[in-house]
Amino acid sequence: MGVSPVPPVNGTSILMKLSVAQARRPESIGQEVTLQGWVRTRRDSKAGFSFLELNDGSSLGNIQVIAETSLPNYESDVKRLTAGASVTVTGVVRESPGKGQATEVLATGITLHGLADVDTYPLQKKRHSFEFLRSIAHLRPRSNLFGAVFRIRSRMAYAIHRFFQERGFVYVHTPIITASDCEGAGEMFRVVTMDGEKVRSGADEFFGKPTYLTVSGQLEGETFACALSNIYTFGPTFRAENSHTSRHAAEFWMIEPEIAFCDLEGDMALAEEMVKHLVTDALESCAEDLDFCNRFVDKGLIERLQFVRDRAFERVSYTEAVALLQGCGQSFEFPVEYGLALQSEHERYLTERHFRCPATVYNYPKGIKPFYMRRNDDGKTVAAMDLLVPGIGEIVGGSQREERLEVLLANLREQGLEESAYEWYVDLRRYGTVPHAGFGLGFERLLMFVTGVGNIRDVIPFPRTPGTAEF
RNA sequence: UCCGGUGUGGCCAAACGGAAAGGCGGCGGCCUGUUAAGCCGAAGAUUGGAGGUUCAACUCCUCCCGCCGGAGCCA
Repeated sequence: MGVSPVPPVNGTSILMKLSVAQARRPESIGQEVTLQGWVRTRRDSKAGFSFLELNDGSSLGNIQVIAETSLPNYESDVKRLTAGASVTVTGVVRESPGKGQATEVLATGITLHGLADVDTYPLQKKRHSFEFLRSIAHLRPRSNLFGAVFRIRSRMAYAIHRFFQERGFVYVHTPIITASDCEGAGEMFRVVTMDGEKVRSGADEFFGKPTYLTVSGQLEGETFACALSNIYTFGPTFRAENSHTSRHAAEFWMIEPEIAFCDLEGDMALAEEMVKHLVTDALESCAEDLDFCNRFVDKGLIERLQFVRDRAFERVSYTEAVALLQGCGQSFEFPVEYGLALQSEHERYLTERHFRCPATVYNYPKGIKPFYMRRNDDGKTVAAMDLLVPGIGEIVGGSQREERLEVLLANLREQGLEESAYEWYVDLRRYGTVPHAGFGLGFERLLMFVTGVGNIRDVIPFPRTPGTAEF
């Protein structure tokens, strides 16, 4: 909670600059300060002053500023302040005689930086719909909800790094442009160069061969795990899938840890520990923002997060899950049968109705999983796992990787994949192979789970979805 | 890509085919250590676009566009 190193933009003052969050704390009472931010509302009192609510994004709560009519620019500037206007306020933090806030600032000076025309500024002093705010994505972080969501997003990113760094994981930057089509994990975006309006491809390829935006850093991540032992990636991922749902975006962020000398058991334990860690951190570090989400987005949010923090996650094998779904008496649109993938409705039943808590499903039939997953001794299943959470569905997908050279090569052939394209990947099995495992966590899905926000477009600053790449 | 829904003043939202409610915001006034303040008042809409049916279309039909939800796929 240090002092900002940036001097306040105010030629008349060298006073200590505080964030609004700092100024709201009782410890700040008595300090002469400078505050800078955007006005949320102004209320005029006939008692000779106006109330300003100032917010700078440092917290959900605003600081109440008392602007007396005796200020030299009261009529010229203060009276024109409306929602969205930017100001520098100098003054003294004091105990607030009113209800609703511990502190307030009695202004000794207010500098107006920019007005926001009430006829055109779209944010009003009222609730707005998600859809409308999405259409003004450049201004929506100024709203209470999106301020809260993006503070939580920042904190969760930090918590993820901390979680791994504290456990000795090395952060690896895997390529965003890649030539490997990663076993067809969804449609990919091609990367091409332009010669004027003409796309250069084929023999003219910049990289000498077709390239794509990454759909996963996993294969590259494995190479680093087989050298630095425990690694993780955290970066953008791209899918050109033409899907219109609340859970899909064309550009999203993914966390992919990879652990050497680890089996599926250890992989599941790490995934569960991480989810718990993040939820716990959110409850501790983002209490005010979560409380807001709990009141305006999802009434059961905090209770659910506390539940996730405090209770053990369930685990079932795919085989058990199928039996459980077949015997539950519930009718599903899609069939439940050994060998078929679990549908969204099945996953939701398991986590929302049956277990009523996060659940990990493991050991899936090999036929529905990619070539790199480790074949189990039963010959039928692979060491794969999905961590399901209520309301979202799959939030983590992972597996133990096939470390046996001959089995991996057989898998490649079985799935009709070009062996030569995976030479470097196969090399890991040729030279000092080790059992290893990892998983992918969708960052936005985690944020949806933590904030209760129901649409992925509302937890990413500028969402990219089919047909939309505004801002 | 498929299925379903939806598009009404700045925002939200009513209107069985028969004169386009209401709320919020903004504006003006009153009141007020207020706090999404309270009270009063006035203003603001050729109902997404193009056709069509009808004496009459927000309402029914066709096409287009946007948005939302779901499915598939996945994170």
